[in-house]
Amino acid sequence: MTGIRELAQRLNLSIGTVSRALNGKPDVNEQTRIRVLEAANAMGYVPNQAGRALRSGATGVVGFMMQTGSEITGEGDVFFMSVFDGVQAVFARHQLDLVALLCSSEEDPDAYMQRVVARGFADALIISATKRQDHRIDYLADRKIPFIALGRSLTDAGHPWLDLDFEGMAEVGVERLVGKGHRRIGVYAPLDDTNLGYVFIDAYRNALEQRGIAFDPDLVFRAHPNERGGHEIAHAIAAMPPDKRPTAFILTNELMTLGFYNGLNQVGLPPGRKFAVISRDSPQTHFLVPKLTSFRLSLRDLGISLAEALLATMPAYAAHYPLGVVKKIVPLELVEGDSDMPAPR
Amino acid sequence: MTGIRELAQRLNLSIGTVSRALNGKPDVNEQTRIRVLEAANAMGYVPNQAGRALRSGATGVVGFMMQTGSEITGEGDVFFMSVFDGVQAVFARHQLDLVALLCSSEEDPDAYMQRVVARGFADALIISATKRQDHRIDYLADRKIPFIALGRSLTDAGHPWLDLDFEGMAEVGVERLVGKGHRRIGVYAPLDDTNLGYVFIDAYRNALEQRGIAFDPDLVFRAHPNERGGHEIAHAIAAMPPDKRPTAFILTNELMTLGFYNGLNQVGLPPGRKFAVISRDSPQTHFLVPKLTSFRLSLRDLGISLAEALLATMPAYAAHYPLGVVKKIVPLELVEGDSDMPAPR
DNA sequence: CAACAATTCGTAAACGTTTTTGGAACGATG
DNA sequence: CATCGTTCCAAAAACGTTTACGAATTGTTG
Repeated sequence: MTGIRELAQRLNLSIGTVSRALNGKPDVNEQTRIRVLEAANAMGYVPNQAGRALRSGATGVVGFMMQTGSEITGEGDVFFMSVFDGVQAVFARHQLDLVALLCSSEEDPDAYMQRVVARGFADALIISATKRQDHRIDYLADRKIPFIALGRSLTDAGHPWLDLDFEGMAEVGVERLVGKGHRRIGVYAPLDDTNLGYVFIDAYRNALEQRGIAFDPDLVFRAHPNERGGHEIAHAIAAMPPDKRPTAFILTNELMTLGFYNGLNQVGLPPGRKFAVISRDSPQTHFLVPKLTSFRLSLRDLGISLAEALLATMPAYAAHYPLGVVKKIVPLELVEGDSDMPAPR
Repeated sequence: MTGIRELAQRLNLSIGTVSRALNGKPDVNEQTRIRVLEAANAMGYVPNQAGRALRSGATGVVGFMMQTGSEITGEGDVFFMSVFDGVQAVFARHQLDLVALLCSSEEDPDAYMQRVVARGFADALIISATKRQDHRIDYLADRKIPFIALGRSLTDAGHPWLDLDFEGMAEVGVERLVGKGHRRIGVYAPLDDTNLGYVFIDAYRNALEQRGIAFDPDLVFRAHPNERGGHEIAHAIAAMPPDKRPTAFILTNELMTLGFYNGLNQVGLPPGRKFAVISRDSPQTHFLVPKLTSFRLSLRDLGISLAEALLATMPAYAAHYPLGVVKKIVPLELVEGDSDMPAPR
């Protein structure tokens, strides 16, 4: 709560002068302007959004209007738009609004988050794609900003989080594929240090070793989590010597599946016939042939849980959601398809 | 600018009482509460966001943090996230922030827009997926809210807009396919009254007739603009009697392409071999085999143009962007691939 | 009927900032 | 020396709302 008042006091200036200095108004000595700017920078002062908006009538924000839950319109990311829709279903009960705070690729995400917090943009935040060590968590927890993470992290601030059951996907996937005779099972891992990679790979390794199969790092394929990434993995597999190749693959990302199917067909390893595939379910994978064996969950329900868990940690709403600090792994349901045929003998 | 003051005056009440009535505080007569609620409703009063936030310390907003321009992370819609990144590149020069205002599928989009405008969420708005008749345009223009539309509309309020060159895609696509001997060229159209459908179909029809080919409504395929939609069209084509089928197809949506390729392969009409395809370019179509003949444009540049055109209509920024009211069709570049082979004889 | 509680409402302060107004200090000009 | 113009800054008003407080009215109790 370091306001302009405090800043002015420390500089022995009036708040008016400080404001004008900050806003580049002409009638302020260049000397003092520099003093003000430095002090503001030093104590991390960021003008309060509400005060500024109220007085000046401008918010400094431009909104791009989108519709959530619109998997049929092709507008927006299917995964997030579905989650958003669930979140909003809960928020609507409390006249809360959800907005997507868009961090430019040119701005440092941490700096962006600090700005968002300092400006008082929102009452609470939802973060996703948590890293193994995630300073966003510490930052928000330190400042007592209510937030929830979509994704686990080693960074533990006693904060609420939800995550998909990557252990379950690894365990069930391996169990199922090993049961069908596969011994060389490839998996995907992200290129950066997103935590789900570690969680999933650990569980995968564990599931293998429990069944007496040695972990082979060459069967962990790193790529971007999108269609192109899936396609690249298929080609990477084809580039391996046949006896080194996996005979099956577990993906945890639904976007990759489309590219993966495509790539497998290209390289002569058609899914379900010469190569076994298990992946995440999504409306956009339903048309795949052969039918994808996949892990399904309701993204909308995930959004609902996310919102409720967040509200449970916000004093103003906690009474309605006596959940405590939610740390929950959301299970997925295996949907049997025809993409994971038995291993060739 | 209908404030709580005005409302109180009309009701012969103090603003304090009105505020308490509106916020469901206990110490207000149920009679008067109803009176207040009705009057507020009647004159469309919505509390000012800045005033409320300043006093109460709560914004009523929860932010979901996302990164734009991150086509590599798989987070967010590729199309919009790329556009957003361009928009922000411009906004950053003016300390403007971009947020995505997410309208729930349960809320009426028009009502949502009114709330957003009345609450004073943003200084300006960007709308997309414009309808043939789009009351959002009239609404915003009437209230003198600065905005820009991504997409044309018959509704003309002298407002700025940008749109892709659908006429060009139709014209160049038809020209190219007809030149290769195709006479039955299928096209996609949206299911709702999104304006791009009309623009594109009109141009397509025009291009055909200029070349002495009759327009056949059976060659216009309606579907959702996503992977699944593309897949469905492929199957719809296969379900037609062979002599009624198109031999080529022009898509304007990049998402559909993936499903369309997939579907064509399934139904024995492999693209580039038995069926010609031209579509929009996207990072996620680059791996398609055979290489897609496609229309390319820089989405980031589109975002930059969008932002500049918007700022040109905002008094506070117009000086930097002497563009007037921009109404611009953004051209696309044809990238030759191998997906549009000549027609079979 | 006095005294007290409950209900309902008006008054005014407060939130943090920007912006307007005016004044002090200073130098230049007549 | 008086006048004026400039430059810099302090003081205070204003933005629209919420909320603490107190006052007025009504109902209730002894």
